[in-house]
Amino acid sequence: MRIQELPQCAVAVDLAILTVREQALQALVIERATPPHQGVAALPGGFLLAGETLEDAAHRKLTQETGLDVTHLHVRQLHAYSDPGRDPRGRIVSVLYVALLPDLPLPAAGGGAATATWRSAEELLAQPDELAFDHHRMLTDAVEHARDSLSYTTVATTFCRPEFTIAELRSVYEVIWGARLDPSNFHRKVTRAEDFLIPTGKKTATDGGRPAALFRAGPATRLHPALLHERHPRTP
Amino acid sequence: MRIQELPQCAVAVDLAILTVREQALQALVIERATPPHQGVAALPGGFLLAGETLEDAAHRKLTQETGLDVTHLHVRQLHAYSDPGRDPRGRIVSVLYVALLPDLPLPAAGGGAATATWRSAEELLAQPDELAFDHHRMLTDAVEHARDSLSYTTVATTFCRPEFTIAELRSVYEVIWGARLDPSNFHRKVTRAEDFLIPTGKKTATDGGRPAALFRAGPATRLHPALLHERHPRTP
DNA sequence: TCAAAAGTGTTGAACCTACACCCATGG
DNA sequence: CCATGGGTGTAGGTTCAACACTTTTGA
Repeated sequence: MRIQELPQCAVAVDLAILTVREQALQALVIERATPPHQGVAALPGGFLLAGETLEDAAHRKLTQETGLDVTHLHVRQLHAYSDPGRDPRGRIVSVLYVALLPDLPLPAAGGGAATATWRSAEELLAQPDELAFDHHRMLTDAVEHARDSLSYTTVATTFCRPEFTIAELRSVYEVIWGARLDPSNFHRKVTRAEDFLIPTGKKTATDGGRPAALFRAGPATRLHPALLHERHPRTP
Repeated sequence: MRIQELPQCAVAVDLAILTVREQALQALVIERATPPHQGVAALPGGFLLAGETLEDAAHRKLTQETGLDVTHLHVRQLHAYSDPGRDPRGRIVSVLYVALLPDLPLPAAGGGAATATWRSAEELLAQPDELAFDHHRMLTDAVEHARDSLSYTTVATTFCRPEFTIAELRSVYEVIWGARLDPSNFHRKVTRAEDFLIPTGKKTATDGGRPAALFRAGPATRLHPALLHERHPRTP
């Protein structure tokens, strides 16, 4: 079989760019400027160009949309979507990447991304028709992946700024899991997990309360032991 | 941007078909009949056809190679590989699927698959140049996925025949993890995990020893609590 | 009766949840 | 001084690895 005879198709990447803002897991969505689905909200994405890997393309789009330095972010390929009818323009296979970001002001997003806005993931998922194409399914998969990853990996730190307190880290877990965690037990678990957190020796300027120690993310990627999804009974 | 202007490329699926045979994790490999890499071992694969999803294509190839009824097997998309130089024929993005099979005689594999043979995954991984294209990396990822999945999911049962003993199930774990497990503790853990194993009431005809109870796979897909990678000290 | 494999009981260590309590700061 | 949030101690329960022990078969 010669390659010229094969059904050709376009390959795209789409990005689920997630952060924790305003006590919620939020996703960066754009408003589509052109048909199909003109004016509809969608995950940022673009086509794979010649000579580029999928990861290159994901990084390129992520830089375009956020203006951030991509090298220190968590960007991970999740799944390829291939339903023949998923895009009315023709046969397009799209590969979803998930990017996890701290809550930073996005430096003047370049490209055609002027309309990029943060939206609550929970709200978007509650409206199955609000996102274009099969992006609702993509976001569902991305959020589920983020939720699971918190238990077994150290990715929660990628939602935090370079130096953070344990309470900030706990807030990431609480927001993404939708559960309150016992502050004291959480503190012990994460400080005991090897290579997860590195103390900087510094402390926060406090606003009413004992100042908190600041930590940086450690070299570990897997979490031992895993953090379980304990639900705290003192929840209001 | 019109789709006609986009860089087109071919999309393929490759299959890591894994089973436990002869006390080893083995993968089904074919000998390539045509260039490139003619005569070299490779994972089975093929191109995505018009109107087909990636999953359709993976099922089609799996049926071709094994002749088995695909509906009861564990087939899961793992990763898309996109290095521009990965195939000398041109730009081909390939999506890897992992299939986990019990050790069954393969009913007369049809298609061009006459040369399909089982090979030890460990041996293949020890020879980074033995597999064509980037299939060594694919197999590495597939084996790592299988290993991790055993801890957190019930996929181990897909390596077993429809009815199996706990010792057979344990052997799956021991072979894939490369570690001996304590038979008594293993027995308790898997029988206690909810919806993992369903007793059939039947017992094996024994060959020197107490007959073992036979089980079927239960409806659970996640394993609670997870099986840890405990290394047994009585290892020879 | 012995060997072999299945399966159960038990013990001490590790860990976890819940909560009491102490610490450090601002007002 | 008190309020607020950070952080530690600890008791009681659960789980787990390790291994002794019982059960059920074939030879």
